[in-house]
Amino acid sequence: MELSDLQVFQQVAQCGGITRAAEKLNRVPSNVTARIQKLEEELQQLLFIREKNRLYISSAGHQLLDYANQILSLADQAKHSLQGDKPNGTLRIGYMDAVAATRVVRPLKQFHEQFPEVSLNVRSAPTGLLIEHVLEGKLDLALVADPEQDTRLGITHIFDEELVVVSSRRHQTISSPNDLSANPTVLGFNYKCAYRNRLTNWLKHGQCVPKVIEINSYHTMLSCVAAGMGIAMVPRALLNDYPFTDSIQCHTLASEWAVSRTALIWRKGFENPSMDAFSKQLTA
Amino acid sequence: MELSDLQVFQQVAQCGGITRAAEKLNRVPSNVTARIQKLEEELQQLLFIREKNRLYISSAGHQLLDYANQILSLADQAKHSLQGDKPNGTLRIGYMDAVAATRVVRPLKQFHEQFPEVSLNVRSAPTGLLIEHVLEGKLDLALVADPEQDTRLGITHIFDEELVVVSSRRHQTISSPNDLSANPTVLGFNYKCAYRNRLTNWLKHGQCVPKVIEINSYHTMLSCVAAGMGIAMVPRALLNDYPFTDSIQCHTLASEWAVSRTALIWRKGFENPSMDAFSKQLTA
DNA sequence: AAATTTCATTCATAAATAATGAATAAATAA
DNA sequence: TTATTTATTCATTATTTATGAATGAAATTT
Repeated sequence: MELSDLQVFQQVAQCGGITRAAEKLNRVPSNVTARIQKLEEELQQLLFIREKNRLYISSAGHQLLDYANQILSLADQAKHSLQGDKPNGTLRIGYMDAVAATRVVRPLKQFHEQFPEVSLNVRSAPTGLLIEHVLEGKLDLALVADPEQDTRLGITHIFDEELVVVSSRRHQTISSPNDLSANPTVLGFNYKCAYRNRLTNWLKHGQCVPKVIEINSYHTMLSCVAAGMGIAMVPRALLNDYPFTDSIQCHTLASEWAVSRTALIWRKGFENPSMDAFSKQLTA
Repeated sequence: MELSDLQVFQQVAQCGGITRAAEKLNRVPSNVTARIQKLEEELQQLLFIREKNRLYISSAGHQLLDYANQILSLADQAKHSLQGDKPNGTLRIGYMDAVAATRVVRPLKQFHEQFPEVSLNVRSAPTGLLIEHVLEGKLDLALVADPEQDTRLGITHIFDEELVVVSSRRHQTISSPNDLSANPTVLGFNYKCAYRNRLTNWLKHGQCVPKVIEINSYHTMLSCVAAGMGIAMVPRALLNDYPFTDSIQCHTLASEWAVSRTALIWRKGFENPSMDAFSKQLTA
């Protein structure tokens, strides 16, 4: 049983005859006869009553017709939803925690208002993981920090993010790694986080060997910084949303270290209308 | 796009690879590759991301997989419901008005209790029309009066029905057509009704030429008989259910005219489990 | 580091399936 | 009666699909 068999059967049932169905299908009648007989053979059921060179749909035929209509309609939907140029289906988006609250909410809300028929599937993860997921097709789009050039990825720059080093109030001003001990304690997300790596690179560049404590929540991380547990690197924009700023000191970095470029990435060659629309939303 | 294509695709998506899918499907890997490529070509969408000799399902692939699952499940249902030996689907039953109230209700109710998953589609019509509908596949089963042998029909006798002639109270006793005028007025269903034809045949056999008034409702017909408008032929069993018996006279016929055989008919070669079950119900 | 295994793909060929057109037979319409 | 319509059969052609050997690239084992 194939879709084309069901299509032929549907047409015969609808037209009430082989000849008319054949005409509609641009086939020769003998071919239509053969396909009906093939179906009847396979299902072990007569789909039509043959009476005086006429066909009347049988009970079994009726039953099959119900299914055939549903199946063919679904197959049609599948084709249209895959080939159409209107956003549809599910859009899976990932982003760093760092931009979750500050940068993602608005475009997400606007996109959903404009395309309510698209189901959104959003999650946050560190940059490195997001890139892997995009490459493996587990995510359609991701907002990540400073992605490297990759022939497999499409990349568009969305905004610049100023990063600052934060410490407790009691800490001296930090303008270079020299202002820290040789083995400073660093609070950061896991090793696939771009900001954490930027911070450790900055320290290594200044001959420091950091000890890293992995904390996968900015809320917790800033509490720990406030308590003097160590330093961290976070977007300046993020600090507005957190209530610890009184007990936290913010240190501006030299410009070559301060600016992180946040980009939208996707797997090249796998674009679809939903992705295009969201991308447009972000860049507008 | 064919069902077998979707089946192959589904298996590849599920197994996460060409080789394993091919094994499950008892096909050779190159064939599986070819079918996936055919689908991708037809839909103009890459269904998998090829990365280091591995396949990862793409966004489009996910979308198609959703549809494929639905479509294949429906196709499976179709096959099972057509080939299974348990009553299912829709059962279309017709019967004469004459037996509607008296003989059909109980088995119908019992059948529905025993097989609630079968949707019943019942209607009443005169015997002649019922036979036509069964022959044309518009009805699965029908209860009709005295069907003629027909190689296309399956026929089982269900019960005998005693027919009586009814007239108004004031009419003289009727034991043969001679007790009536030469042109008696007859009240009957339409010309495809077996009982009406039996009455007119009985009259013609006795040299009467009846004038027929067509009334397609026993209720109305008996009211008219009570009012002295003419005579009619009805099952004796039917009279118990009508409130006019006081003003109606009942005339017993000679045995060769009195007994009508009610039979269940169906189109030969188009039996199915629902029909078998209902037939069993009736004969039990 | 080398050898082996795993995996998807390509390609030429074989096998299976489907489509065609002419012929037939039965029923209906002119 | 004679056309016409209809479904079907059958032989032939065309198309599609399946196979197996070969390739190349990556992962795993030795």
